[in-house]
Parts: sequence; structure tokens; C-alpha cells
Amino acid sequence: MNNKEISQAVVARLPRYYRYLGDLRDEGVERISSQELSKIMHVTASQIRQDFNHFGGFGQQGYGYNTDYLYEEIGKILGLDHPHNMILIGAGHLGSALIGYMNFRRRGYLFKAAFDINEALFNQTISGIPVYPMSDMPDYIKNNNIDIVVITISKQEAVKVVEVLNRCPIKAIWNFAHCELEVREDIQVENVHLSDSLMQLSYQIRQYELRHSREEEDGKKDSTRHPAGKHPHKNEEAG
Amino acid sequence: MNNKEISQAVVARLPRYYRYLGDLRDEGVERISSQELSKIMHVTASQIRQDFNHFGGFGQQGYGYNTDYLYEEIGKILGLDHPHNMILIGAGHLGSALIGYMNFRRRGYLFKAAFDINEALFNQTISGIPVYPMSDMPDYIKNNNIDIVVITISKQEAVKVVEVLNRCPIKAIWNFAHCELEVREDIQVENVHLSDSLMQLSYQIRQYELRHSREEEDGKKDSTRHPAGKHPHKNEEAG
DNA sequence: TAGATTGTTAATCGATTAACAATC
DNA sequence: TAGATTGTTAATCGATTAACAATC
Repeated sequence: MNNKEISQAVVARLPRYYRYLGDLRDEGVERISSQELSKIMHVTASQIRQDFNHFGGFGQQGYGYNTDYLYEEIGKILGLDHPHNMILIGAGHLGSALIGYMNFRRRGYLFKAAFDINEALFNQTISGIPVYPMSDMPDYIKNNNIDIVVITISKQEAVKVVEVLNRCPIKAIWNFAHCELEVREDIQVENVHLSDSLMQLSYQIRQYELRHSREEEDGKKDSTRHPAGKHPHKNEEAG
Repeated sequence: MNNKEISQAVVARLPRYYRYLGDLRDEGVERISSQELSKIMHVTASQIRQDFNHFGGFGQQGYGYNTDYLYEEIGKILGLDHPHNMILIGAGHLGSALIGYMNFRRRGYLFKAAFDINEALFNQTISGIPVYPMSDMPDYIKNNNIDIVVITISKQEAVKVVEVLNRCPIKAIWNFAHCELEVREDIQVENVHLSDSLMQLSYQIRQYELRHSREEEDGKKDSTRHPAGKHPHKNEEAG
């Protein structure tokens, strides 16, 4: 087990390994070599071995990796070996979607309560999770061992809520507000900036069109913008 | 204007520049140097200049960058200078949240219709956007100049829908299903894998605890898990 | 003109890939 | 044992940072 800081690039690949290994396990594949996995995932076998070795050797020379064992070990690294108590700040559509997503619960990410400023929602439930007034939030966190706070409110509101959260015993914030948050040094933050993602997509559209505008002009007139029949390919994993 | 392929790392930073420049513009800041921006955004001035220069020079020696001009230019690079017609596949909570998010509309990302398999939703509207049966989707795309398809359905359904989309004249897919899609070579894909993001967060929690477990054990007993009063700091931008 | 700051080249750093000895 | 495949070191590639000449 290497104790050096592991690069963000490696960490970002772990959930993807976990996903593929889970699928392989479900298919009953007992063992897999870095080369086989490399073909399936479209990354180099070398990178796979390097990545796993950051966390110590999970494989066996001449054999490969035991799918089940590797899956479990990566799960542990990602913190899936124990549950995480979560609350939601902002019981809108996005928050409701997250609460209702059963795969989170299956992995041990447990929503315990939601908080909102809309009185109409108080004491209602969303997928069985109660909604309370925002003012109850600090006490609720204190009494219910909350690890992760999920923020699905506007950036203006988010900044205010974070001032409160900085005085609460939480471990992490999963932030959907499209701003950056100033948090205590011991609070981990993961941002999901949906508009950034969408802008990257329209960047890619533009780039594709720039690259191919010459060909299209040169080619014969074609009523469909995107001629079908090209060979489908696996898209690359994005950010 | 450099015509070489621009690295994913640079592209991923553009929306963040755009966000900060928009804020500066709103605050009435007319000009900014790479060094000033560097301080605000917590990246090196060198990286800022390198990044912008991938797209040609937007600045002026001895002056810096005109905030407004730079903001507009980055907007153009990201494809925000013209509208994008979008449809939604899957009119659940997540989809409804995206349709209802006004910032997308403001930036020219226009939802035109939603499609679902749930009959109860047909001819209803979500934030003014009509919901149609899935079977109408290919014709709708053909007749309404749809650029981007937003997928908020399960991975099983997504795989099937993508087979259909591969024969439709679309430019891009914004994919929220947590699987990778096999698409035509001219279709751009941007994945939003929420569970991956959440797993990275719990990885960071675990890492923080591993790093600090020794200190905590050595230190005197403390009833609060996270002593307050540490100096808040700006969190790093995550993937 | 002098001062400031970009655009750009060069140096450094880090991440990925290749190669191969260790070993199952 | 022979074959296979890891774990790991070395080579390469790419991205970031530093430095500075160009120039506003």
C-alpha cells in the first residue's frame, strides 16, 4: 500500500473500473487480466496495472486479477464498505431525483432528511424522506451523524448555507450549485457543474463542425446533415 | 488561431473562466490581467495565458485583457453565440430539473420537447415543454432541427434509445445514464456520471480520515469529530 | 519614453506507456 | 517446468510553470 498522494486522474478512473468489474462479476467472469480489461475499457493494460498498484497489488503473476476480489477492494478504496449518511439541502426536482435514485441507497449512500425554505413542503416526504425547515438543519446534523450534505439550491443560497455548514460536524459537500464554495479545511467538496458539462458538449459540437466544414463544402450536396451508416464506436469517457 | 487539437484539460477549464469573467463583467470590471485573474481563480497566470493563447491572442501587452471581450470570445469558443435545440428523453425528476433550469435557456440551450414511455405524461407539459410518446421522437428530431439529445433514463433503456438516435440527424448526446454509449462517429457525447462523482467524494473522505487518523489518535480526546475554527479556504475545482 | 503585461519559447514536472524481470 | 501475467522500473509523452523578448 503506497502512502504517497494519489493523483486526481487515477481517482477519477476508479469508479469506472468499479462499474466494469461489477458488470463482469454479474456476468460470472471469475478472473480477468489487465490485457482483457484493457480491450473492454479502451485503456492501456499498462495504465490499469499502474493504477491498481497505487493501492497495492491486487493481482497474481501468471493469473491476472480475481474479478470479485478486485471489485470489492476498489469498493473499499472508494469508501463503499460502510454507509454514508446524507441530507439534502433544497427539495426541488434535482434533489428529488437524487433522493429517488435507488442505486445510491444500494451503495450505502443514505438520504436521511431533506431541508428547504418552502413551508408547503414541511413534513411532507420525498420517496419516504421527510422534508424539514432549513432552520432545523444544524441540530439535525449534530444528532444524526451526517457525513455528506448534498446542495441543490441556487448559488446565492448555497453561499449562505455553507457559512452555517462550516460550523457543523460534516465531512463533505456534494455541490450542485454552480459556484465554488469556501469550506473548512476538513470538509471535502465535489462539484457537479452541469452547465460546465453542457458547455463542454457544445464546444465539442463546434470543434467537430470546424474540423469537417471543409469536407462538407467540398462534398456533393446532401440533404441530411449527418450521413448515417458510419461505424458506431464507443465514445471516450468524458471528464 | 491555432488549429492543433486542444487538450481536454484546457477545454474543461473554459467554462470556469467564462463563469469568473461573467461575474467580473457584472461587477463592472473593465480590464483584467492574467495575474489578477490568477489570484481570483487560484490558478497560475502562466496557465491562463497559455490557455487563452490556444485560441489566439485575446489580450494586449501592457494592458491585459478586456473583460467583456474575453468573456464574449470564450462564449463563442464554447458555442454560446448561437442557440442549441434540445430534446429530453425521460421526463422524470432529473429531466424536469434540467428543463426547469433557466440558466440553460439564458445561454441558448433550448428544450423543445420531452419524450417518455409513460402514457400519463403525454400532452402534459413540464415548465411549458410538451411531453410526447417515445415513438414520435425520430420524426420530431427530423422536423425540428434538434442538435442535442439529453438522456435521463436507465442504462438499459438508454442503450436501446441510442440505437435509434444513431439513425437520427443529431449532433450530440448529453448522457446521464450511468453507462457508456456506442454512437456514430459524428455524434459528440458528454457523460454526467453522478454516481462516479459521489464515489470520488467518499474516496476523498476516506483519504482525509486515513491521513489524519494518526493525529486524531495522538491528540487529546475531543467530542466533536471536526473541530471548528479552522480557516475556511476555497476548495479546488473537481473534475 | 518607461512601465506593464502579453505572447511564446524553454525548463520542469507529472502522467502515461513501454519494457522486462519477478513469480505464480 | 514452461507459459502467462503481474509489479515495477525506465522511457516517452504531454501538460504546467517559469522566463523573457516583444510590444502596447
